[in-house]
Amino acid sequence: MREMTVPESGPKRKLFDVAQQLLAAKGFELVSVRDITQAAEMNVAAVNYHFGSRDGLLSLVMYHHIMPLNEERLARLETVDRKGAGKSAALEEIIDAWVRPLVNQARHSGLSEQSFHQLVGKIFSLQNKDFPAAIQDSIQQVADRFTRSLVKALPTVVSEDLNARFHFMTGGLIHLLLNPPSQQASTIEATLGRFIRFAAAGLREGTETEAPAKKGPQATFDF
Amino acid sequence: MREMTVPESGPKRKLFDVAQQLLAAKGFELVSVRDITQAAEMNVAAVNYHFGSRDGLLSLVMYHHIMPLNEERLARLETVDRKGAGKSAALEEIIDAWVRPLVNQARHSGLSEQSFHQLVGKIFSLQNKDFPAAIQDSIQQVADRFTRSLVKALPTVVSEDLNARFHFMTGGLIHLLLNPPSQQASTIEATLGRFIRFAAAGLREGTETEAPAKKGPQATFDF
DNA sequence: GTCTATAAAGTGATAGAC
DNA sequence: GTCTATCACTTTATAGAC
Repeated sequence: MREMTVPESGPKRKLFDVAQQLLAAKGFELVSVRDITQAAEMNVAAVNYHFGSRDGLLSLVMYHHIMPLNEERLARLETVDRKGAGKSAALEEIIDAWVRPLVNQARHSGLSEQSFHQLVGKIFSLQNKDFPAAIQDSIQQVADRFTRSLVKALPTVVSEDLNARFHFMTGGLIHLLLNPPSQQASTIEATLGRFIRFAAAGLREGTETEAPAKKGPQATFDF
Repeated sequence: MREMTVPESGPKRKLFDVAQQLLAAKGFELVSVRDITQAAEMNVAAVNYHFGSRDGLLSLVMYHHIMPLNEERLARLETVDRKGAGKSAALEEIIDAWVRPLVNQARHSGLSEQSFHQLVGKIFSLQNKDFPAAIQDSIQQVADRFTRSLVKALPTVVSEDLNARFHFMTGGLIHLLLNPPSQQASTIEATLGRFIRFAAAGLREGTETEAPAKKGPQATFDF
């Protein structure tokens, strides 16, 4: 495996930045080496010189965004779980730990929020999932970790249901990344709140009859 | 616009059938004219002779599956709405009218259920949504029609919330088509039921405190 | 209808000069 | 590090023979 970092500046960085933009806009299948080098006003051979191959550059772009995103997701979940102490964490807070890094990492990405979401959405919905095993593994690990917390938060939901519901939630989120509401129609924060409420209700389905949703403990959650 | 039908048999049909299979498996960006003609054991020029161009064939594949799907969705919604008479239709039945045609049309498609779902999922998540205006319009029309029924079924949910929730539901469904649970893990019918319950709970969120979900009327719904 | 041959453009990658 | 030139393919599409 090659270097998994990108310099802060210089020609390699420029290629990388231009590549991200194009990938976010057109998708991984539709961006050629020439598209990238032309947009960067650099030589055709530059991609192969700096990244070994087209695939090397594309993998690096994925790695660069997905790994920090996954780390923040795990870190936030850790915090939420610790706060819940013995009791299971509040469902809304688990979902928040799942979605908020998508907003937070956008700010650290150097890309516009729009572009970052497009890019991440395209990565997560890649058709032929032949991306690097390291990324695949990391994604799986995060999903497993969240599934475990959800099981604790929703002990009465049988695992087949819970897995399916987590799946539905994930799909809704990817679709949201790829097809965001127009910015003037809705703030990101409002959309996030709507998503969390929607997903929480879906995940919780069927558990409220015996113990109706208590407003008390959940009131500490700020939306 | 060209003919929007395909003969029951013959070389044109063979090309069409092979094309659907490849498109379902690899996606629209990654299937070439040569892929198709080679798999069909026909000449390279056959696609252009029978369908005018690669794009003509691809558009026809979309048209062939999306239009009947949309029609069945509208027809089922009509039935549900009529049954509801003056009252608004049951939420679960509206969602059922939205998702069940995906199972039903699979049987009429000539494709395996798997392939049909892959194909439709890929069509609905096409990156550069440059597909024919007729299809785009039809999809929009169906979405609008369902939105109207949902508004009637959930009068207390403000429209920004409802639109967002419908969006989330759509995303979850597309993701489900593209990433189906393994067939031995779960029957289609069970997955459908799970999806409907998840989506209904999400759409209904916040409406249950004053008027707790009545089991009576919903009990007529069969899952 | 079916085929060959070919056009015209695009693809990723690399050798080798500077 | 940067560039040109080029290789070896692949792409869609079409003209024209059969």
